[in-house]
Amino acid sequence: MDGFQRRREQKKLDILKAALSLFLEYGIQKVSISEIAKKANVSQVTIYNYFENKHTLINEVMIYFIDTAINDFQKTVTANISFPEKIKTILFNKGEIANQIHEEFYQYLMNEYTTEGNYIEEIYVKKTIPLFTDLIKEGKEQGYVDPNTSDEAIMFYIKMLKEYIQRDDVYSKVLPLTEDITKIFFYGIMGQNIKE
Amino acid sequence: MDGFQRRREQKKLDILKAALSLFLEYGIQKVSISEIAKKANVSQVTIYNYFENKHTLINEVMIYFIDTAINDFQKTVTANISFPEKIKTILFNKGEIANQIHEEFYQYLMNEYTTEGNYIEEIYVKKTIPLFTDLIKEGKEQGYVDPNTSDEAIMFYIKMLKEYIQRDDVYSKVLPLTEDITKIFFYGIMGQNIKE
Amino acid sequence: MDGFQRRREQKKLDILKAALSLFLEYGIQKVSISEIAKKANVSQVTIYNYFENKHTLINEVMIYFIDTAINDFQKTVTANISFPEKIKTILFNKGEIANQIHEEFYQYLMNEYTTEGNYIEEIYVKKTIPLFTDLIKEGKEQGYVDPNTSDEAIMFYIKMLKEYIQRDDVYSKVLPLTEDITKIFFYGIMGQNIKE
Amino acid sequence: MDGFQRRREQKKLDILKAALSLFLEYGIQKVSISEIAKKANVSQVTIYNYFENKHTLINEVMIYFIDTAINDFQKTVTANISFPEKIKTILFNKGEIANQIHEEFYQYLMNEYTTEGNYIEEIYVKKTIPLFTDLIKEGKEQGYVDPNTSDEAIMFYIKMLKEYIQRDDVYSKVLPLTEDITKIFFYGIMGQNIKE
DNA sequence: AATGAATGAGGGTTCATTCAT
DNA sequence: GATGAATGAACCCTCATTCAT
Repeated sequence: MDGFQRRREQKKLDILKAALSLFLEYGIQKVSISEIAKKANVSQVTIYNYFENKHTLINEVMIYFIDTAINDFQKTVTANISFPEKIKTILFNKGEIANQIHEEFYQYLMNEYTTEGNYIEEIYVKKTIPLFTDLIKEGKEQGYVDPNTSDEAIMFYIKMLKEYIQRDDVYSKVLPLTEDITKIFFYGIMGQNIKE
Repeated sequence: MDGFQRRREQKKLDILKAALSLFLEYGIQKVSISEIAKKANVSQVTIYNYFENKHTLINEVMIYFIDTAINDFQKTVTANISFPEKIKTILFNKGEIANQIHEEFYQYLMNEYTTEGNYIEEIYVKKTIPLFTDLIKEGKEQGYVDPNTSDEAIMFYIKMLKEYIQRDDVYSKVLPLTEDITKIFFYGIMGQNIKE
Repeated sequence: MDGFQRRREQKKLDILKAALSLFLEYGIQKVSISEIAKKANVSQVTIYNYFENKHTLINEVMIYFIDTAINDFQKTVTANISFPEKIKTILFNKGEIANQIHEEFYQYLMNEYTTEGNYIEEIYVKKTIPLFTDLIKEGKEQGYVDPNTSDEAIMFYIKMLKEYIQRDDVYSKVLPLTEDITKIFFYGIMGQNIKE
Repeated sequence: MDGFQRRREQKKLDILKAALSLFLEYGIQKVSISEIAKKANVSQVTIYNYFENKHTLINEVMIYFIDTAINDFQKTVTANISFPEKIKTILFNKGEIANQIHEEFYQYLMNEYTTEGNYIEEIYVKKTIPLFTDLIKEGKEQGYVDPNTSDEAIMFYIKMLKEYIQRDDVYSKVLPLTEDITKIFFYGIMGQNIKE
């Protein structure tokens, strides 16, 4: 890639980052092209030189976001720490980007892209499912996960907890409950006392 | 309340219902005053006669929605069914209004709610916390809930599951997992097998 | 029609007239909604309250124009004057509206509306063809038109001459040639000399 | 002209051709500099290196077009065919370039032409008037044209017919009427019957 | 009290043109 | 001389809100 190309890519990245940060904070509909332009220090038209229209821009922001988020996730899954520590990290550690997701952004991501046959669906299935599968396999092997429970249900649980906990309006309220929530995740609301 | 008053209240209710139904389906930003007016069979100005501006209208819609949702919840909590059945109902039965909440609506609700010191938080705390407390107490008394786990954590768990499951993009995918998810909720990911 | 309706119709007419006059002078594409609004002394949005979008506005302007132009034409055809005088009037007298048609306007009219099955095509066929037929019949009966020549060809000739002569860039140049052109129309380029 | 000059001229011609073909198809206002650049395989800025601005470009395209069209016309006028055949060819044969002129292009051409004192009018007067004069002279000498009718009127008639017939929306409808129209052109609407 | 009419502000988008390399 | 990148101005259109009746 020559200098021209590199500078072009850099500017495109600037716009993507500006857009993402605004989307995450205010949602998508509330953010105007003009605001993104201002934040990225370019003119509105420059944005249109890089992205066909707002929809395309949103799309590429999504992809950029997903890629980064998956990277975060992968690091945790392959880290050299115990299974419960991985779970805690996934649930309670905010990734660099994944923190402060504006709900509308999240919703857009999900709604627009559960439509099958697009890059986001594709990359998500291709990359996260295997990571989850590995993680759960590890959990089952080490006796942390009931082998009779389907992987799907476990995945659903982890994803739900992760997303919910990391919501802006939830995170702070949940931190004091970290231990209890982890306990419920592993032992259920009945707890271990019923064993004896 | 005289006839005038009653008719006035009825019209206000019409507007609220129209607005709510549109908000739930399309989100808040996408719904214009003009559309609400059309659906409620009144002029736009009439809406302004009853509500100061769009923000006020949204707020009152929220309150109306919360009231209705809490009623649904109360019915379930005080119903004459077993504790696990109550939990399943809460988690998987869509309430009459609470089904198909457009995410943006939900997010708006939460944002308003988290801003402390407003009616929505007030009413929520006043009315749902006691219901949750009763429910959890019942669960603990009947041995379904570990007495060592804090009520807050249990509440968090129930709310999270309820909200997440009833999301439009989640509900259908989760239905086949009903049993597994309920199992995890009660016994955790470790399951009962570890007891023996 | 009550007062409200009447005022509404009047304002709509104001907008139509403003738009028409601008379209005729500058063409359609060059005229912005904002300019029409200024000329009609209303805000841009008011125009949108009366017409769905620019396309619809153009459409209604066309219809308004056609209606008026056909009225002009009908008056001439049914007037109490001789056949040659009718022809001269049609060819050289500018109707109140039909003068100074900007070519782009005319082209739009024709291109957009030779698409069959719309109001303009419909009204045109329904109203002008009979008028033309009457006119030509009169000409044939009075010996001014060769009965062996098809009505279509005569119609084509009259329309062509009328449209061409009344073009802005042509009219003034053609006026001094009125007699010659009329002569050619009746006797052809060979003239009467061939008779002897 | 050295190699540099020649290549420069070639590139300029490429741009002119690209612009002309787009103008003829879509009209002038609808065609953007960017589209012309794409079609001519040059950058937008290159166009500005050759032509001051869009207006200048349009003007030079006009001149290029006029030149070509006049060449076509000259070929017909000096061809070795009879006078009536020349007339028919002029009226009904579409020249290579002159066919399918987008009306807006034509109108622009005329507007520019009528604005006195510009190259387009100059070239037109200088080159076509003599050709027309020759043609009409030939017609008069051979008895096809009434010598008492002014050349101006004849010219007007021919130009009108040519332009009108070759309009996109007219041409196909007129073809079946070729004989009748030619007849009217030569003998007028009264036809030959008046001779007897 | 209720409404039809009207609007200022702003949004996405396009285009002719200029800047910088 | 040629180009990719950048932009100010303008356009069509929508919306929450106010005016006038």
